[in-house]
Formats: sequence, structure tokens, C-alpha cells
Amino acid sequence: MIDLKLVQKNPEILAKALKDRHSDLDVAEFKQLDGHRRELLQRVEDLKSQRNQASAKVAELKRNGEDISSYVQELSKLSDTIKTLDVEVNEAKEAVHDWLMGCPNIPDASVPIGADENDNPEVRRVGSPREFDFPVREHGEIGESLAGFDFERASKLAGSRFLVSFDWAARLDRALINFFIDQHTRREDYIEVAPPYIVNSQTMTGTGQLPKFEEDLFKLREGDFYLIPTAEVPLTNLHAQETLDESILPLAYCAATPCFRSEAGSAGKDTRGIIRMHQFNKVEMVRFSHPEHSFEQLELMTSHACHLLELLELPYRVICLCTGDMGFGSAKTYDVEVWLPAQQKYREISSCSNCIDFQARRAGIRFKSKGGKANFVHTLNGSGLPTGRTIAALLENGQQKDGSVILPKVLAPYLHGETVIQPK
RNA sequence: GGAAAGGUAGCGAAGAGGCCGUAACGCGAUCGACUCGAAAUCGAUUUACCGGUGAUGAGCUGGUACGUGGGUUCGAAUCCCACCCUUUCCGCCA
Repeated sequence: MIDLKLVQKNPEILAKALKDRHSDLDVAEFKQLDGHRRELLQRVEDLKSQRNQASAKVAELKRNGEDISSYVQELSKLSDTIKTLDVEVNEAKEAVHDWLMGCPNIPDASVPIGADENDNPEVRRVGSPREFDFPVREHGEIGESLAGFDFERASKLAGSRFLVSFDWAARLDRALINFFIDQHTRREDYIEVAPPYIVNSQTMTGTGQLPKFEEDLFKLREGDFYLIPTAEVPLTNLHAQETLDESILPLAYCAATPCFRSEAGSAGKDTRGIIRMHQFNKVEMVRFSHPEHSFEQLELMTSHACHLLELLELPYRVICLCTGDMGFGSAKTYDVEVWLPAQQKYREISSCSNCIDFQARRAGIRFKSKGGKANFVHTLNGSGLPTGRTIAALLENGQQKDGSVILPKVLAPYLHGETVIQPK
């Protein structure tokens, strides 16, 4: 949620942000809703002030044993008026709140202005795509031919966009999780967390999945429960409604969890392979930062995702999402894209965002210095990394002419030394 | 799933229709006094949000909040209803 005060005092800032994002929201509508709310509020608060004064008088009279019946009748009328007006005030408040909850974050000044993914500038490119002297196969085919992926049985068990992994593929998934987590917790400053995979609607609202993007989520039939689409949701909400001591910032968490996404609206996209699944495993990084340092923290966190790809010897590039392509809650996002030889394209493997105070305000995550005033922290999140897309990249980039796949040496300790996947 | 107890400031906890919500009492935190310094002691300060005014500050001023949402009442932390959560016990279970 963006700052109410900011919209009231500087509506032109939000107007520009909405235009740059190609949003169809109109600040004029907010002005009208908020004006209405304030007008009603003033009226009802004035009446309540009258009632409070009168009530004190009634109490005093009653204590002295005097007759209060004449007051009671008049106050009854006043209370009825207040009750009616209170309903209107609540509706007006809700309208303003709903508008704000549906309003995206304001992009940082450093974010390039653009309409869609074609306007995302490349920040840097690392490693160079390998030259192949044989026809390159796509990862789904490689995985199936090496008896690691079983799409048919996955479809039988659950449906399309699911995967059953066997043998080396299942082991590789587990190895990558351990490798990523070890890097984050031993080399960097992340604290490993094992959060719930199911959260309630308040938690989903804190990070911005609700109320606007409910169709992207899997909702459980019983109770107020949703499957997490990313560990960003439980990790960021760990400190919801808390005031942190300033000295513990920056605070970093990572978690390996399955992620569940309905992929509504992506029919026909990435139907081959394992790029877009309803369920996949991912290690997520989340950082809580002092507002003054959050953009440095974004660079740092992005470098953590990139470092993993370097260790895995995968060519990648980093792009900066333009205003039109950025996610709802983000003020600035870097996407890290890994090279997929079969597609002859860089494809998103990590998305690192600084949400500034947007999520912190929704979830009530504050920090306080000694003797200072509480203020909202800045929250950041990034993939580091998803196992599925990483495996896809490893298979395509490591494929050999004889059908085998050579995996990077760095994974050897996690695979009992077996870094070559041989055809049976 | 059943039963009981509970949910009030940073923490513990009192209050049981108006005299009690910047909320008793205890702890903690911040500042000050005493001290060479510390401890102990003494004193002061210490909720958030939404309006009005003002400068998105200070100050002044009004309103709201006792788990959440309703109800009764001139008036609710207090009475009634529903729900959520916590703890303990029982049942079931990896």
C-alpha cells in the first residue's frame, strides 16, 4: 500500500507513476473518495464530541440522584443519527482503503520508463553461450530420454503442468536446494527458515497477492487458507505487525519451499518442458532493510542470485524491468535470465525486487531506533533460485552429443560425486 | 473432534455499565539526580491510528481502538450472540 498522506499531498507523483505503469487507475477517483470520507468524518466526529460531553453530564446528574429522562430522549436521537452516519463513514473509509489496496507501488526514479518487456534494458551479461556441433535438444526431451522426467504419469496423477521426477532428476532437485541454501547461509547472511506452505488471507494481503490477484492462487476449500505461490509470502510476513529493533537490520531469511501457482491466463505459454508448472520448488531470499539502504540491498541480493549461476557455469544476463513490466508491489526489479540453448533465448530464472515500504505498510512491519520513532522497513525479495528452471538450464547447457549430460563440478559434493547423467 | 481457562500498553497483570484507557500495580525502556564510574535508590517520561489547524514538522484540538464482527443501552473493556487465536486436559494421528 502506498502512503495515504503522500497521495493526499502530492497526487501528481502517483498520477505520473500510474501513467508510467500503464495503469487504468485514476487519481481523480481517489481524490473524490477521500474528500467524501473526510467530509463525513468531520460531521460524525463533531456529533460524537457532543455525545461524549452529554454522556458525562448524564453520568454526573445520575450520581447526584437527579432526573435524567429528558436528556435520555434527546441523546437517543443523537445516537441514532451517529449510528446512521457511522455506516456511511465506514463505507467511505472502505472505498478509500480498497482503492489504495488496488493501487500499485510507485516506481523508483531510476526505473526506465517503458510499456512492456520489450523495453527492459539489459544491465549486464555474464558468460557466453556454448557452441554446439550437434542438434540441440530442449530440456523436456532430454529429461524424458534420460528417464528423469515423467510427464505422462504426472498428468495421470494431477493434470497438465505437473512433473514427476525419478532418480537423478529427483536427486538433482534435492541437491540444488541444499547447494543454494548452503550458499545463502554459509557464504551470505541469510537465516534458513522452514515456513508453512499454507497461509491465511491476511498474510496474502500483506505481500500484495490479495485482494487483486486471487485468481493466481490455489485456495483451499475449507477455511481461510491458500497455498503459497512463493516463500516470499510467509518470509516477508514473519514480522507482520511487529516493530523490529533497528540494530538487527538488515535482516535476511531464505527458505526452500514448494510454490503453487494456478497459472491462470498463461494457457498455451511454455507448454513444453518444465518452465511453467503449477508446483515447483524454489529457494527464496527475503531481506528487511533500513529505508536508506534498500537499493544497495537490492544490488546485493541480485548479486547473490547471479553468483549461484556463475558457480553453476550457466551464462546469464540481468535486465532491469521497465515501469510497464514491473510487478504490483515493486519499486524496482531486476530479472536474472539464464541462457536456454534450445530456445536460443535468455529466460527468467530469478526476479529480485525492492518493494520499499509498500508491503511493510500493508503488513505493519516497522523498525525503531533507540528513543526514535517507529517507521516502516523496506522489504526485498528474490529467487535464489528455483530448482526446475535451473535443472532445465543445466540439462540444455550441459547436454552432450552422446545423449548424456555433464553437470557442473560444484554440485559433486551434493550428488555423491556423480556429475554425469548417462543414458540407460 | 470434545471440555475448561484465557486474549487489556514492550512484557506481566488489575478493572466486572458512567467517577477507568496517554489504563492501577509490578517489570522493562529512555532521560535526569546521587556517584570517580557502576549497582542500588529517588524523580520524570514512555500506545497507535484517523480528522481539523499548521509546513507531510512542533504545538493545540476532535475522534477511534480492551482478540474480531455484530447486538442491548442515553452510555459497553464490563451484559448478550457469533467467530478467531492461545494454553491445559481428553480423543485421534505421522
